[in-house]
Amino acid sequence: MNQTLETPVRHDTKEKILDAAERLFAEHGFAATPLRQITAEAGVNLAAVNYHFHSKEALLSAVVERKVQPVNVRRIELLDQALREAGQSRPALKKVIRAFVQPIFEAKGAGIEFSSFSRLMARLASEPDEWAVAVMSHHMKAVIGRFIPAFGAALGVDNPATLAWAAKLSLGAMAHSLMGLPALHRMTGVEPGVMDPAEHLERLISYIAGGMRALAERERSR
Amino acid sequence: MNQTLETPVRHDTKEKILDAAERLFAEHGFAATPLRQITAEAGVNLAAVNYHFHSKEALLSAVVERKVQPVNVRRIELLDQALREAGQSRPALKKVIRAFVQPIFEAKGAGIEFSSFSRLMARLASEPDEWAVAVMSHHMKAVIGRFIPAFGAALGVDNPATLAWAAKLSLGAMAHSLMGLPALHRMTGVEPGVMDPAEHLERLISYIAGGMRALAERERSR
DNA sequence: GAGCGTTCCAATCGTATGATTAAAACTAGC
DNA sequence: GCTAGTTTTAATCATACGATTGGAACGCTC
Repeated sequence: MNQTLETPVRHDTKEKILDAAERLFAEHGFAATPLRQITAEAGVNLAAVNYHFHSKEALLSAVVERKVQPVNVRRIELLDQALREAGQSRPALKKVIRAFVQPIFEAKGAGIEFSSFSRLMARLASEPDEWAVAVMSHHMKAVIGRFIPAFGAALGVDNPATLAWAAKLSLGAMAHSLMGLPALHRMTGVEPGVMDPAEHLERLISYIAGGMRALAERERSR
Repeated sequence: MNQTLETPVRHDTKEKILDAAERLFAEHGFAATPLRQITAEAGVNLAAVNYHFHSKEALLSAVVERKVQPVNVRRIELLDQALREAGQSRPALKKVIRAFVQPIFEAKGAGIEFSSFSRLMARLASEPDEWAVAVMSHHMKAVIGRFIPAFGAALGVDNPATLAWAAKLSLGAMAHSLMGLPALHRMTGVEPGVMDPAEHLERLISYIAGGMRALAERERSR
């Protein structure tokens, strides 16, 4: 009687693990999250993690892989569009930045508090340890490789070191932006007010564009 | 014969623990660093940690406290100087930013690779979890409280939310800047070349100033 | 040099961790 | 409805963790 019901009760164990892991890794970090907490939140057995994924680290990579792919596809889509619109002239800097940033905000679940996925990516981007760098570079290398030259074209800068720094500082601003304000509330006492995600996005783009232009300016006047 | 020798062999156990903890927390993070690794690197007994400090968390706080105080004193010093120079007019934005950032670069041990302390602070600033926010806000609240209004004056902005966001994004840029490039190398393949700390500092200040000015500009034209 | 507070150490406590196992439960295919 | 393959389960493994203990070593005062 409940065999071919409409509810997709199929193999949701894997998905439930991924969902719980995504949320908890984002909230508390990879090392600080025990597998038992993940399986408890997912309502599955502990051994399911090592059955479906091979290890805790592989689970992390699977969590990232599941959601980063569509975001990166959209990034390249918007980047190509910006480059196409520019034709032979310089691409618009803000459009290139937007191509990189906006798809994260479009990700499902980005409400008044940002999606766990965003915060997990921000966390990974802030992690200098080897395993995290490996995961990040594996999933982001191709996209970064497309964006760095685009930033160079938009800024009129070709010094690779300057572009790398511009990208690094911007990733930092983005990461902290995605991490949300609670940390800052505690330090400043400033209430964030209603956090409109669209406004959040525009502010971030403006900031990054301003910072990058200042770096390019500095590069030129030396 | 070795009683009142000139070498300060006194209670260096505490210092050795703090040094090792600082380096390892910065390198691998708080949760991922076992006390046993710290005591092994420090060459002291495991129990010494819980004797001199009460817990692992208290050790972290002590690590931060030891080095953040002189940096913050210097920050206020430079900030007051910038405000004094400005008199009744607007303080110079870059001088305010420099007052916040430069003392970190002056910290002992900031060579071609940045000091462990910088990287630990960067890590803590990127950590949204409650214990880290508590540690950060405890040690930074007073300083942040002085700098936010200064930024407002330098930018001609008085909206607290805008200022909080400007500070947050700038902290992100700074954090990633201090974390060093290795992560970016892996993704871009770009060699950083010789990393002159002075140049590093100037680049960071330029970027933050550009980003903040763009945010202020956006605030004004609405 | 006896007494006393401080610092250090080896050993151990109780618990939590990631991983593994063997058996049970489920899902097709015929 | 039996079988073969896939998925889930409870129980357990070996190890690592932070913390604690009782006593040894040290430094100081009288």
